[in-house]
This record gives sequence, structure tokens and C-alpha cells, in this order.
Amino acid sequence: MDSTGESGGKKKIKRAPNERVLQRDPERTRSAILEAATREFAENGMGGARVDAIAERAGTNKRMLYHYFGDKEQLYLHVLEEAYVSIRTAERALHIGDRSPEEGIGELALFTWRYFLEHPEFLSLLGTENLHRARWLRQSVRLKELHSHLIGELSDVLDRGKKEGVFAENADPLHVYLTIASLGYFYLSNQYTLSTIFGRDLIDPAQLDSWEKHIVHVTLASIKR
Amino acid sequence: MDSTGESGGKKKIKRAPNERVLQRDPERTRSAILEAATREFAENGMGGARVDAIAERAGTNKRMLYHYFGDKEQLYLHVLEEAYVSIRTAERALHIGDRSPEEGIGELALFTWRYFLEHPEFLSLLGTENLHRARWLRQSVRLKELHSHLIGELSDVLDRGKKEGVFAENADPLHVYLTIASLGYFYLSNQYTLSTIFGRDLIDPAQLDSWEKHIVHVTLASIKR
DNA sequence: CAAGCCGGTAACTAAACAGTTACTTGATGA
DNA sequence: TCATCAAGTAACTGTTTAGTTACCGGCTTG
Repeated sequence: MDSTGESGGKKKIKRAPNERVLQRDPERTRSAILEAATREFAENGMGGARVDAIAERAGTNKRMLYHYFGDKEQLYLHVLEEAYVSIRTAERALHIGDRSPEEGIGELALFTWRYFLEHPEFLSLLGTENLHRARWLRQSVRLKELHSHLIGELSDVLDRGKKEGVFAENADPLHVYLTIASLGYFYLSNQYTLSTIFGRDLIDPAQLDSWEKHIVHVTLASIKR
Repeated sequence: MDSTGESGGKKKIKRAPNERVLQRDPERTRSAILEAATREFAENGMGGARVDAIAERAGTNKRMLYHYFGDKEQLYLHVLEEAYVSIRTAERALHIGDRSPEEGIGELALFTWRYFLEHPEFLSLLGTENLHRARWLRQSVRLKELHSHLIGELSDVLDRGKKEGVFAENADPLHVYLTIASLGYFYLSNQYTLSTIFGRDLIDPAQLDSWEKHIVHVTLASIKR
């Protein structure tokens, strides 16, 4: 589309290509807001998060935030959807069916634990959303089918294990996933009260390592025949 | 102490003892505020809770709230302490050491699950407190030693089980408690997002019953020799 | 029975807040 | 080269909020 004849020299775009690269960049502004909002909502919950704080963290101002996302609630919903899409996308890449049933389940447990450990903001957002009884998640059209894949794949692995005689016949895929998620979620999201109360620093690497082994052990022990 | 000589007849206290019982009752007002605050904080978190709403729910007004508790944060701390004292008190009444080791652990798991089920406000308060990294709990002097009893008793039961050869030698009392609490906490506190996502109503009595059995099974499976 | 104190009410205040408006700056296409 | 539109800024607005002040009234006590 350089047929305007003026595409040659004058345009100020990229004047000094690396000196002041793009003063106006909608894509960057948008994602900066989304990232800042993720942190703000994760740290303070829906009620405690401040729109001004998000704008400041993103290096922009409220006007832009309302421009791209409508209002505080819609911005929160975007953040939540993004968080779910991220974990489920990473999860799919695992292909737990490629290994033996026991290895597959162990792999899923390890992945989930480590993902939780590396993404505390995801745990926090889940907590906030549940405080509000999934008020915003229920509105989301994007997320309903995102999860059938997980249960489907898990179900296949369990069935294979049952046929091979290593898993109990009554092992339920939802129960298995809930077991894995429970053990990771509670330990990490409640680490602050737990460490205070029991006087043991749960975030200490040795403790983390010990709990990681525990999760895998418990998960497999709960379904082995 | 009735030596003042005027303790006899005249006092208007209890005029018509049941008609307008006590227009002014500090004890009742105080506990009404505490109960209202428990619900408000549990439903909306620290950031979302409204002081006006608490006063209204308690059938009083803000003045009294500030009179009895100082400010919003101190009131919140009282609520949190109260919640912890309640569960630990009920827990002590269990005497898990009076039974066989396996029954004792099963009893603790059942108790914890049912307590969580009947006290959703406790789970919610825990979530809120952890969002704030135990900021207020850390300030509390009352709660530090409240928990050594639990771990101590649990430790005794495990040791007995190990001597009798039913429990594995490396079973850790903290891990056992965390396992029990994890499975109950996550299922209940995250029931809203989980039900939405997996399309199964987790609060349905049949589901609850099934998960209760699962918790006991998993807990014992994780420590059995 | 008068003095004073404590439980209680309601209206007020200053700050914080979500959301808006008026305006500026920069890119693009005809 | 100029009209147009999108990106961006900053100051503003009405409302909500935690916390306060001024006041009322009944009970206790010297």
C-alpha cells in the first residue's frame, strides 16, 4: 500500500529507529494494563484493587484502562480468563497419555504443583473469584469448554491403568484432579497463616521439595490397586 | 461486696422483667457486632467489607463499633482470632488418642471436613488473611501456642501407629494435618469455580458424601505401611 | 436526688474512589 | 497539507467510605 507516492523519506515513523521507539503503541499499552491489573487484583482482591494503582503500575492512566476494557469488572474478567487459558494451555502440552499410566499421573501432579508454585497470582485470583462465588467466571463464555479436554485425557489414562491392573476400578478422574490441585493449592495459598501457626517456614526449598514428593506419593497411593 | 447498704428494693433494673428486656446491653451489642463482622468479612474480604454494613447487620451503628473495637482492622483481628479459637476448641474435644491410631486419624479427618462444611466463614476468613500474607494473624499474641497442642496430639497418635506397625516410619504429623486440611479446604472454598468449570455440582449431598469418604481413604493411604 | 458516666444515636467530615470530560499529540490517507 | 481519527494526558465530579463529633437518655452511686 505504498502507492501514495509519499512513502519515501519524510514520515517520522521510526525516526531514529531505536532511540524513542514508538511513543504510541496500543498493543503494548493494552498488555501493560492487563499485566498490571493481574498483579493488582492478585495482591488485593476485587474489593481491594484500585483502578488508579493499575493505571500507574501500567505506566499509563485511567482513561486508557476504560478505553480498552470498559470498566473495572470487565478488566478483572479479562485477567481471570487470561489466567485460566494460560494454565490449561501449558497443561495440554504435557501429553500425559504418552507415558505409562503411573508416570502420566505423576507427571500431571508435578506439573500442577510447579505451575502453582511459579504462578502465585493464579492461586490468588482463584481465591478472589471463589470469595465472590464465581460471579464473573460464570459470565465467561470462553471458559466452559476449556476444561473438558483435561478431564477427558485424565479419564483415558485412568482407564488404561485400570486395564493394566495398576489402578483401582473406582478411581474417578475428577477426584484425582481435585486431589492433586487440593494438595498444591492449600499448601501454597495458605502458606502464610500455616507458617505463622505451625512455626515452620513452608516456603523453604527443603519443605517445598518434601511436599512435592508427598503430593505425587499421595496421589498415586489414592488410586493404586 | 454488698456492703453499700443500698442493694435492697428500689432499683429499676428489670422493671417488667420480660416486656422490654434491657434496652442497653453492652454484652449483647458487642457480640452482635462481632457476629455481623464475621459474616461481612467472610462474604466480602477485608477490602470489600463495609463498616456501615457491619453496624447495620448488628442492629447498631458505627459509633458502637469504634467504641468496642477501635477500628476496622482491630475488629477484623478479633473476628479472625475468634474463628481460630472456635475450631481449635472443638478439635480438642475430639481426643483422637482415645482410639486406635487408624480410627484416631480417620476421626480427625472426618471432624475437620465436617467443621469446614459447617463453617464456610472460617474458610473464607483464612483465604482473606492469606491474601494479605497473614498480616493481622502475625500480630496476634493469642494464637501462637494454640496450635502446638494439635501437632503434639497428632504426633503421639502417629508414633503409636508406627510402634504397632500400621503406619510408615516417615509419616510426618504436619504433612498428615496438611493433607486432611488441603482436601477439605480446596473442595469447599473453590467449589464455585470448580462446579462452573467441570459442570458438576460439588455441593450436592451425594458429591459431598463421596468426597468425605475420599478424604479419609486418601489420608490413611498416605501413611499406611 | 443530683452528678456523672456509660450505652447509644445521627449527622458530619475529609479522604479515597470509580468513572468522565475536555483537551493535546501524533499518525495516516486522500 | 490538511482533515480525521486514534492514542494519550490530566483535571474534574459525584459518590462512597472510614472515622469523628456533638448530643441524648437512662442507670448507678455518693
